[in-house]
Amino acid sequence: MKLEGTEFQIRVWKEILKIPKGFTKTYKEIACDLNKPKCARAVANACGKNPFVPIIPCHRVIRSDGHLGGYSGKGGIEMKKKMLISEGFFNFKGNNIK
DNA sequence: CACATGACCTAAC
DNA sequence: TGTTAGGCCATGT
Repeated sequence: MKLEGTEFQIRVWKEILKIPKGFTKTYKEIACDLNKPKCARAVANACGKNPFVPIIPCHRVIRSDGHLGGYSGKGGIEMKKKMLISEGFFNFKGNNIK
């Protein structure tokens, strides 16, 4: 597969792809891995603007507060929640399970 | 180059 | 505890 886009975006996607199944990573963590702790915004932006949404587990990326933040895919935030729960990771806010 | 946007974060009220 | 304001970064127009 050929990740096309900006270097920053590619780095972000790679970090997301490094996330093991059943685990989640926060935008801040990813930004920190890029040596730019304040780049959480750009990271989130890259996730939502990435043209490879289906191949990138962006649903495993959540906010630092435990909130899912958002999802550009079909179903939006709801689908994101569903996927996380489906992977057994229902430890975030708004999971309706508590 | 400057302005506007966004799935953010932190601090303050 | 919930909401508001400011700041920070990258991207697109």
